[in-house]
Amino acid sequence: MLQIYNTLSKDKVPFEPIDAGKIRMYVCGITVYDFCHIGHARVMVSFDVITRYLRARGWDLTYVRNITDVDDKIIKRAAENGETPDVLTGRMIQAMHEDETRLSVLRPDMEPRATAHMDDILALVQTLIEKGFAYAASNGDVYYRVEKFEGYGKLTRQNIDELRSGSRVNVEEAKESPLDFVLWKAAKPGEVSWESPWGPGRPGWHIECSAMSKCCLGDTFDIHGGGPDLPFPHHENEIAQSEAANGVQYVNTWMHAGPVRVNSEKMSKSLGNFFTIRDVLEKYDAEVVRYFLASVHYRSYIDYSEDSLKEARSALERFYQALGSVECADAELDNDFEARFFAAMDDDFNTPKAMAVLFELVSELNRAVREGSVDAGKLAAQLKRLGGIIGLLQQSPDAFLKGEDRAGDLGAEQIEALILQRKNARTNRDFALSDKIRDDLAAQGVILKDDRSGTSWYREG
RNA sequence: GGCUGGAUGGCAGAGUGGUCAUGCAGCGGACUGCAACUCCGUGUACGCCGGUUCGAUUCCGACUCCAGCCUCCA
Repeated sequence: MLQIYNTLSKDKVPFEPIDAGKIRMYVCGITVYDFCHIGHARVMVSFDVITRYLRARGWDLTYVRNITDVDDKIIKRAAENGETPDVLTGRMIQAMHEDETRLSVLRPDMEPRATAHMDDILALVQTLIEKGFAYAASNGDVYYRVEKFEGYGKLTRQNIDELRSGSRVNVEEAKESPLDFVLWKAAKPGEVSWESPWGPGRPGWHIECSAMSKCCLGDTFDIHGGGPDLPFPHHENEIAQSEAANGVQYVNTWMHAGPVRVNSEKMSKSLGNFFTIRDVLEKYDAEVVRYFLASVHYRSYIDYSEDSLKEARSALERFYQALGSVECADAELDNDFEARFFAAMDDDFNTPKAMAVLFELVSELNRAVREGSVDAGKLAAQLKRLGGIIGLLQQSPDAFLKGEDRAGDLGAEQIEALILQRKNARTNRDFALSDKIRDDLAAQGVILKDDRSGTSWYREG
């Protein structure tokens, strides 16, 4: 039985889809005004693992993740760059897709863009006005009337009075209440805009998700996910919009990924201590980054540091050393690794626990190889198959361990030549020369390993 | 201040009312010419104080500290 932690109930609850066998999931995506950072990567990888697992478990999943391609930050950045918003967003969307591909993140089934759903957005705003949950203000904006919506704050347990007293000084006098948020924002001269019954403008941030999820998945769907900073106010506002407009419960299960910290500090735009995915991939193999992100439970905070990436690398080396020691041979095996792996994942996608099972499987595999057991190949196949469920271990061991020849590095051919020289030295029992060759290679990050079949090598992470 | 989490062995990180998480690092041994890989063995870990219990790291209560959201941010 799959159990998922629901932000709404603050509890792990057995998961039951609305339509038997089918799951509809919406995840808040990226505002595309800059390159994606490691925090984005965490959300992408977390929900990719979830996606892969739900499918491996036999559900028919529809995964929707939106792209916010109109917003203040986009307008500002585009102006700074001297380009139009759509040129900027087009470039960033492409970059995002490149990053995802490198991290083995599967593309969602649908990636709706706000600018392509203006009619849906306008219709939703209109409905909210008609139902009395929104009003066109004197400044041309349309606002949501927060205090009119009864369950406001139920996701994050906010109390309206607390919110009111805690709200910052309100500079927008056109609002009836400082808590009200914008649904439609009147355009300033020169800004990109769309026509509407309330004048030219653009959608507020929250309304697009209500409109696009309704369009793609319906009024009520199974899972809604996002990053750690989204429950309030974004998701709270989505609930207010959708439930007021549709008159039914919006989402059954709310899922939120945990935050990324950098060297034990909060990572944020304002602190400027964030790394883009491409920065990180300059230094580390993409699978190492993916492993790192999946090695901690998706709801916990995760600390990004050199050490944690190195440790991820070591762990993967262990997996690939084992996989490289025998040919995979897919066949039935009588062991409980798979059942335990699934049990761990069924427990709110507990990847660290699932990985512990994989490590036990590795030990079993290494023992089998050592003893020359016929099960070795089957265990290797099992390891690769289970790893694949979380999007890991799909490279060839050589590709991972040897890496690509990079400029400045010793090439594979040179390494092979030196290994041959060393072999001759060893045959002549010239261990001084033999060890010098090995040490020289090690100084360049190439580690040699002798076994019965000869000498192989891999690059140190 | 309000709302949420968290505090586990040298580090990372799961979990449980009473026998093992797991990985990295360390130590001892095997393998090796020596290493590497691998295998075997090895660690008085559960913030603090009370309570419940035959027994609590695990349940309950108080406390201390830390983090996230409440403002653009995944």
